[in-house]
Amino acid sequence: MSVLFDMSQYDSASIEKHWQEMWKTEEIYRFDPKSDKPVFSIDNPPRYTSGPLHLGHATGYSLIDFAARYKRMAGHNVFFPLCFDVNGTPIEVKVEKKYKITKLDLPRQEYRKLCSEYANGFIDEMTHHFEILGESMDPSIYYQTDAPYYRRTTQLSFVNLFHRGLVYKANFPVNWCPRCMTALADAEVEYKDNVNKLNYIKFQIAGEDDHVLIATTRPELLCTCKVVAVHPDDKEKQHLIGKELITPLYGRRIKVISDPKVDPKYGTGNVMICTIGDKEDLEWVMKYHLEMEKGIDEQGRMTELAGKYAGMPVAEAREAVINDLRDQGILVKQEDNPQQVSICWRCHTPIEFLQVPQWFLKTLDFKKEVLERANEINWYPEFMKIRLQDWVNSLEWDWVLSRQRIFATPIPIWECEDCGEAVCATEEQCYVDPTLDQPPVNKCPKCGGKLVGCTDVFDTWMDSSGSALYNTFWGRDPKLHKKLFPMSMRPQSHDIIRTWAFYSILRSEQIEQSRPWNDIMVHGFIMAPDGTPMHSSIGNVIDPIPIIMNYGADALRYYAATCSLGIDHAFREKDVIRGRKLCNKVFNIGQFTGRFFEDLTDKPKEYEMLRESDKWIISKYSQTVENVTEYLNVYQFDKAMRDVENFIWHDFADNYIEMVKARKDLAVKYTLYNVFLGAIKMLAPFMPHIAEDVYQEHFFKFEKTKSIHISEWPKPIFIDKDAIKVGDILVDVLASIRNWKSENKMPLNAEISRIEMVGTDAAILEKAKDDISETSKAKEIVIAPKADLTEEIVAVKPVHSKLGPAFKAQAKPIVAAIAATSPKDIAEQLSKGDVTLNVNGETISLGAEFFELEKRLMLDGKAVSTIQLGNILIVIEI
RNA sequence: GGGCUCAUGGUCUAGGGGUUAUGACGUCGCCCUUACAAGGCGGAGGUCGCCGGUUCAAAUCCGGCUGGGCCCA
Repeated sequence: MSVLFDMSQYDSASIEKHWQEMWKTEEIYRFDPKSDKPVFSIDNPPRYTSGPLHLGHATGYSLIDFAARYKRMAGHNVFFPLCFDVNGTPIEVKVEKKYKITKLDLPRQEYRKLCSEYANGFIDEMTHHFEILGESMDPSIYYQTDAPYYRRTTQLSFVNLFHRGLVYKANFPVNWCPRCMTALADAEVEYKDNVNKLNYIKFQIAGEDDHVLIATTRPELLCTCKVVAVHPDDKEKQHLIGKELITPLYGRRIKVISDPKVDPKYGTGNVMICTIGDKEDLEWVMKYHLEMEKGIDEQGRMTELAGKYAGMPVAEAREAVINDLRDQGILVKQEDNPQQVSICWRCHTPIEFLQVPQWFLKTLDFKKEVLERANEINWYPEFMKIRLQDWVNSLEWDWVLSRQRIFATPIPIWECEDCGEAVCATEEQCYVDPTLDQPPVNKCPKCGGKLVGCTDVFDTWMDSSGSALYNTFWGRDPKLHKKLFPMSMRPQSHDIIRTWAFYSILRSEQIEQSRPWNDIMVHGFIMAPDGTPMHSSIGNVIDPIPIIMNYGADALRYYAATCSLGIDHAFREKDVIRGRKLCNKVFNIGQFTGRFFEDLTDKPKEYEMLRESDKWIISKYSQTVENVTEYLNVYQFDKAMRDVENFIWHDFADNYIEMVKARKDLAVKYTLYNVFLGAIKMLAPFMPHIAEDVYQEHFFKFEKTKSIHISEWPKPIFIDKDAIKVGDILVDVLASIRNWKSENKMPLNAEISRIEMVGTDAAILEKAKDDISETSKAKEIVIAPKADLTEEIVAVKPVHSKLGPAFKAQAKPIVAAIAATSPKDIAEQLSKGDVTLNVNGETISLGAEFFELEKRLMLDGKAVSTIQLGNILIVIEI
């Protein structure tokens, strides 16, 4: 098969590129801040600049683009920014790996520059990827999160929160590498299997001559032991709850509490909670408001709290503690304990959980407000709101805003060396870098001490969660902000509900006492074809670029459209293939219908002499427009796409076009023009390239609008219920004649001398006689409401949906009784009245409504073939 | 471990109390028909994950189990 050059084939590669260039030069997607049209604004996820596009991005951004393109056509002034997220740890890690450095190796500014250069190096390519995907993002409202103009918004909102007393400083643990002397993000922590010792230690019960056994892997943390917990259902330990224990070596009195998080099977079922050893400790510390004590310092040595062990490195201290416990007879036994140790990704040193001063934003005080705002937002799908609610309700501590990192927005604060007083930047100063710039006052306003710039930066969610503020010109243009805020819609994936969605709602509440957006649309993940997650370490990552090259962006977007919101989807190449086929189909429908418009000088005017078949397809089309519009309004792209595809491929191409091939009249031109134009408009948000191509080729000369993507969204023309009824039967009649020809090994265009349609329902086909004769090539069409027919009942079926409600529990035996009676018998009874049945010794009388009769109409004495179609008998005379 | 969620022909999916369970891909058969063989027509292929419950009636509602996915600062 030659595919080198074929006019009947849609060539995605060259055609897509052509229209992408046109869209760009004509600025089709431009947001107009001065327009009076209703705004539809999208809080687009800024693409993270750490590497190439992957399939999940391609799908996610396609879903957003469907909404953007639909709303643009539906008359909105669409705000859909091209944007990038250039911040944070992953970039720092990549830069450190690339240059084989650590952030301590060079000055902050140089380190920042390397990160910035690295991340910005991807932006051109990423922008290009968006273009070849057919994304309709607007570069005139471009932003990237590392730019001073963006960071200014983050800092401005912080200044606001600071002055309102919502920001405070307190100790909080971080992952700390004692060798690199640096805080680590969770992403920088690696794990390694290890076997250490679980030590069983006696704790004296206060005031009793008894003890309890506690199993711990970290005996050196005894100095910060705050409480011991048991499981509330652990019967043997009930008597301990509320009592006090004495810690060995340190002689401190601590309480025994009960907590359902305790695993009663691990060790002794008694857990020693220290401040702090690991993440589990942290949860308990926060839940029970335990005072945090620092047992280990930045160098990984024990602090003064450890008494005689102070100054020892952790491992050494552990040995010493164990030896002392053993000498005193407090250590009962030791056993091997396999566990995972957290280690530094860079030097593989075991990390410590270390308390350092951090900046907090008050969050717990806003739980109620956040939940109320969440209720004001429309969630698609609805159940995603539950995840947010569960998260908010489970919050135990405020948001830790600060990070001990470099490549992020600086916290605009200076602190007094002597008294610790914090001086916040003024609004006018922002954007400001306190490690470079001067504070707003020369010395500490409290004690006159020296002010030093804060070296901490913000958690990147502090930047990200301000996107709705930034996008709506908050702090820059109050008039525009009023017009644009809250935004129309936030699109995102389900993994970041508790981060991006939550923090965004929190920020809008705190700054604007408002929800950030009206709608939130949450999509799932794209999995490998086998349904497992894609990971570069497994090697099952699929690169979308070759898929676009092979099948076209529209084909990939078609796949994206099949991915319903909210749930994860395995990648299905066959859906991409189906998408490519649909492109080809639409292209060829264009080739065909275009012939009907060749001699037109203007678009076909409304025409009254429509045939039933024309009214049928127009009605079907109008129904499709209604349904698709409704689906798109609630972001149900999969359902909308399915309806568009079914309409174009089956109703329009397979059925209507097959019917009109012989016609040249004005009615068919009017119908083809309007229905097909509307159909490709409905296709345009999903498959923008093929839709544009067909539009430009066949409609532009009449429509004049320079792109289909800024043309008007179609409206229903009319829905004629009678025409639908006739048309549906007509389609069935034609299909059965087609099948009959096929079964009889006749070519489809073989002529038939006479077709007679007999039966009570046949009369409505009177209006469709021409369509039947033209399509089936029959010379004569006869419609006979009554003919010399005999009617035979071949089967009787009970109508369950009527029997059930009427007879309840009796329905089952009745159905059995019907099955046991011959169809002929039932038919005979029905012809006289009700049917009487014996059901378990009881006589039951049933009306005709409880039966569905399958009849066969017979025409005697004719050498013809017959097709039974419902109540219509089609008699074919060759 | 907790919350949310998913499980439907070989593969992937739609449907969310009541006709014969939707469609795609694959597969088998037939067909060059005034666009499209990357097309059309037809067939085969399913105990709707498992076990209970509610109901006259469950793929659909409820509970449990098994197995996936995301999140748990």
